[in-house]
Amino acid sequence: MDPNKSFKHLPHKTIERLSQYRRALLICLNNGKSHIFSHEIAQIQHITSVQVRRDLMLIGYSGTLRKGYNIQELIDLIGEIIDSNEGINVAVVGMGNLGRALINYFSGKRHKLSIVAGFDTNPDKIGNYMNGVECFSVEDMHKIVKEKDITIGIITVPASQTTEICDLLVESGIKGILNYTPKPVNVPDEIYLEEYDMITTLEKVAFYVKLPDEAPETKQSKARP
Amino acid sequence: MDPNKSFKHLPHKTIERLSQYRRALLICLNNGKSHIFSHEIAQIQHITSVQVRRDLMLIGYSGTLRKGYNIQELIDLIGEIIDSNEGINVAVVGMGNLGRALINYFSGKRHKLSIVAGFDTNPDKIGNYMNGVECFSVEDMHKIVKEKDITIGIITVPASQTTEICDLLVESGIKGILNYTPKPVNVPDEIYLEEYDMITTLEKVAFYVKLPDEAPETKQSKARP
DNA sequence: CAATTCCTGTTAATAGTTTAACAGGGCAAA
DNA sequence: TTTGCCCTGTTAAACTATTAACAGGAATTG
Ligand SMILES: NC(=O)c1ccc[n+]([C@@H]2O[C@H](COP(=O)([O-])OP(=O)(O)OC[C@H]3O[C@@H](n4cnc5c(N)ncnc54)[C@H](O)[C@@H]3O)[C@@H](O)[C@H]2O)c1
Ligand SMILES: NC(=O)c1ccc[n+]([C@@H]2O[C@H](COP(=O)([O-])OP(=O)(O)OC[C@H]3O[C@@H](n4cnc5c(N)ncnc54)[C@H](O)[C@@H]3O)[C@@H](O)[C@H]2O)c1
Repeated sequence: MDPNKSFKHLPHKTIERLSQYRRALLICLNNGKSHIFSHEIAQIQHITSVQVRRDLMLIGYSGTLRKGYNIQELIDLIGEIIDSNEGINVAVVGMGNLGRALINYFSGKRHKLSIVAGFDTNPDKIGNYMNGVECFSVEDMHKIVKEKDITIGIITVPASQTTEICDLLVESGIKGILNYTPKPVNVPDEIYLEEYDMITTLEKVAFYVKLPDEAPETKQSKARP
Repeated sequence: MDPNKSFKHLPHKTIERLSQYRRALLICLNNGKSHIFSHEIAQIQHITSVQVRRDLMLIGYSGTLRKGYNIQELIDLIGEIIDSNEGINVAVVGMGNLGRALINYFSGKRHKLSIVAGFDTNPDKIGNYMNGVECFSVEDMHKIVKEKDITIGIITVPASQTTEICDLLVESGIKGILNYTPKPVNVPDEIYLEEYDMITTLEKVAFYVKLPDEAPETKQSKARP
């Protein structure tokens, strides 16, 4: 990769799509495909082929005319852009249903991202392993975060505990937080924060479902020629 | 509400934020507040107060000068816009960790949206109740969807089963689908589809965490004056 | 009762993102 | 070889979303 090339200024949305492209490409690779056309990627992601080509243009990847893109090469390039060289260690705080679902989901995936610790306050959970991930006491967070070089924390505790846990993560020296509880949090500027609440998504689906004719084109319908 | 007023053309993002505003407003109401300023809402949501006022302008709600917005009124108005009159029934397919997390999360919430059924193939789960939600066999999906007037399906089965389950939901007459598995699906145009994959979000966080100085302003940092 | 402050509501400008349009090249069939 | 087709890569235009700028009104202060 051209070392002068910087990917700092890629659009937010492109970053998200690159991650999705890779996910789809890995599946295609497993199915024995070696090349793929922009319109094939587009169909999988419910977007237009123009958008795919534009994204790939932005990251400077060229395909072969009439043959498409080399899947392996593209996977590698996306990796160079969005993965960190050293790998990033992640912790899940709150080993309940959602926390376990996330750990389950992650285990066995390659990825430069690994969940390397869980935290909980429930004594019955502390010390247990879940898919190879040990559960520690939140009291040891400081120590474990340092020891295991954890840079991202995922919050899946009950909403009432969210603020406290978020502050604890920040104090422990975490760099990014992904908050899955419905309670919004505040973090210092230098910490990257994403919040996701399923109810928002579901209410959005409900809104468009109840507007029978006027529903906006979905990504999928727009993607059709 | 002015019956001539249509909310069909509200921006996508505004719809999402309205849902989030309501969530925050309900918490404030519980804390005994009766009025709230745009900048207070903004701070909770990590956006600017201008954006809040603009969204409220779009839905035609006016606050009181120097006093802010009446929380109860605003909650009610948002409800009129994004909730459906009759209430919407939702089913979760795949009663594993994630499915259970969702059902747990929903139970006890008011809302015009209710999860009224779960589906699974595991005989040990069929017939059980989870937070008051019965688990049915996927074989009965057609029947149950009709009986319970279910219009939205949430997919939380193993990725290998996603396509099959999605098709089954479509055949059963569902109107909207929320797919939480990492396998993208295809649905007919008239069905509203949202897909969410945690890994995309996490990889995005990782991308910005690893860019130490150049990280784009987060919503939160932008929101600061 | 001015002047000040603090808030809302709106329009105009900017920024971000997607889509349209098209140039160009290779392969295939005629 | 020529024609037609199907793909990529890029620039320009359109669209969507956010932010800046400001007009104006009520409470507050001197
Ligand atoms: N974003 C979403 O889509 C979504 C979906 C479902 C649930 N949720 C939210 O995720 C959270 C967890 O849901 P769940 O179903 O896994 O709940 P759960 O009760 O199964 O799990 C919560 C876990 O957190 C632990 N815990 C409690 N206090 C703690 C603390 N101070 N520090 C560390 N651990 C603590 C508990 O021991 C438990 O193991 C809830 O806030 C819920 O609202 C979000
Ligand atoms: N989007 C996210 O953020 C996210 C996070 C975690 C997990 N996931 C995904 O969600 C899915 C479920 O994860 P999980 O941890 O709950 O898994 P799980 O194995 O705990 O649960 C899967 C459930 O689906 C049932 N099932 C299997 N085949 C079925 C079928 N054909 N019809 C109906 N039910 C069937 C199983 O009996 C089981 O109860 C997986 O695809 C996983 O990758 C997504």
